[in-house]
Amino acid sequence: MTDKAVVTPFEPESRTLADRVCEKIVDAIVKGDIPPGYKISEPELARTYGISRGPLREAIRRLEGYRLVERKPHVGARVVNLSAKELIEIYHVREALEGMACRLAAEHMPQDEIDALRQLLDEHERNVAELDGRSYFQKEGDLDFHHRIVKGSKNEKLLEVLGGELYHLVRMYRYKFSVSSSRPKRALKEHRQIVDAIESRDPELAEMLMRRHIGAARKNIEGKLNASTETNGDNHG
Amino acid sequence: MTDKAVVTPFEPESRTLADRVCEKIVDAIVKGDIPPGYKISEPELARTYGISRGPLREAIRRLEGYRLVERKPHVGARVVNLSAKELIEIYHVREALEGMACRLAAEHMPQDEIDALRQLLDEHERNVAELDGRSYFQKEGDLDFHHRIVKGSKNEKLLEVLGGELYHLVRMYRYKFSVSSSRPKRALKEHRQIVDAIESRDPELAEMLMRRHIGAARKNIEGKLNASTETNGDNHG
DNA sequence: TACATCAAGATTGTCGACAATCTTCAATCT
DNA sequence: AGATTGAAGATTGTCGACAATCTTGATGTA
Repeated sequence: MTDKAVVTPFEPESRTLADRVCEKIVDAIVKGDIPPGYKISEPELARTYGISRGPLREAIRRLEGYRLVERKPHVGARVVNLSAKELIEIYHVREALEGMACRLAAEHMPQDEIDALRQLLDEHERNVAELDGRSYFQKEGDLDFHHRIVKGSKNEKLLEVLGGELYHLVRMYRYKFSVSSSRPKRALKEHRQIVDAIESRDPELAEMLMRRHIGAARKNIEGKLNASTETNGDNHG
Repeated sequence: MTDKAVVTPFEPESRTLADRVCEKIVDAIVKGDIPPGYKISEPELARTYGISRGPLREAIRRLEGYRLVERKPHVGARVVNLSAKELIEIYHVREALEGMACRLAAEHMPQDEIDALRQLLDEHERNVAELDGRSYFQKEGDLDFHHRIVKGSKNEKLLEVLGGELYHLVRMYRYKFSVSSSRPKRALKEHRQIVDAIESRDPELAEMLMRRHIGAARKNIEGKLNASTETNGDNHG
């Protein structure tokens, strides 16, 4: 080994231009910086990020794969409009997929990963106690918990589908509707039950608990949506 | 309405170049015309299909979204290698997703679609009786049956995930391993039970039957794979 | 006044060329 | 002889320009 690795510690241009710009645009869309329904203009974005239209089109193509934009031939791409109906649909998909992930995790998740998962939940408990509910950190922590279980299933396809096509949409909805689990103590208890089932190597119980957990979150959202008038989400810039 | 629609009945260039070429390449990969592990050369394919590298790169990007090729920066794209492990993983994903689709279909599928589904099964029964098992038509018919149930769930996200990311891979495996359901009579009976559950508006039974159906297919494949030596699928051009 | 037609402008689709990177193979050194 | 370094070739990444299509606004007519 030469000292070449020391020369470039920050790897400033390791990935391709399209990769980095795509990541930036994903963040901009997820955080609402580029509002839903916004017409993506290729020359405009190219100027904004200081690149040519070639890599930009590559990035936009990837955004379409993430379902963050919809493209029509000869017309262009628009940022997706988040509807309540679609949010419910995503929760149904998550219930099915993460339920299966939890079943497989009960069969294949290594013990050390289970231990790490318990540590994560201890951390969450401290955050819940300190911030008494409306913690911002809890949101990312919740995604982390679910993500670790999917990884623990040792099923690459499951990870691809949940991580590639649904992950960014879920994040986008969280920023948009500010759905911060709304019942952190209850959620934390359910998380502990799930880990218990996984450690007991009880696949059926593990799947059932995860499906109940996500199903309860869905019903909670459905209730909120029915309570408020219509909350379609068209009120944007 | 003018007679413009009559002038272009075949819509020869309605879609973009990248769209049509992408479809051709998908077919070539799925049917094994471009073998697994093959290095995708952009200039070569551009010459083959008589287009420039621009639209071709767009098409390749879409192939990556379908998980039919894997790309590395500055190296290029290769057609995916189908492994037995990945096939089992896909069946787990299908069990979860199509199980949920079947549950939702029992809740939302219109009666006329259920009737059409029964007609499809009648057609399958005639084919099974005539060809006594190894029918080529049965393969496409099976996919059609599953596809209709997913559509009947009235869940767009479910349709996107199953249709976009998994559909082509499933087709590719069918061509590769020639897995023609291997027990058509048994499968047909299970299909009828599933439709019965949907028409009875029994979501839990419908989901359970679909999961058993796909799970049985998976176990059948696992058995075959264990029986044969290793069948990894690296023996290609 | 309302609708259809048409032209101007802008945007996307496509193309060819140049630059950066990776791979391969041969020559040299230990 | 084996391993390492270097250069040549090819391939991918990036860019700017041209052509086809869509959108928008003005104009003319019923």
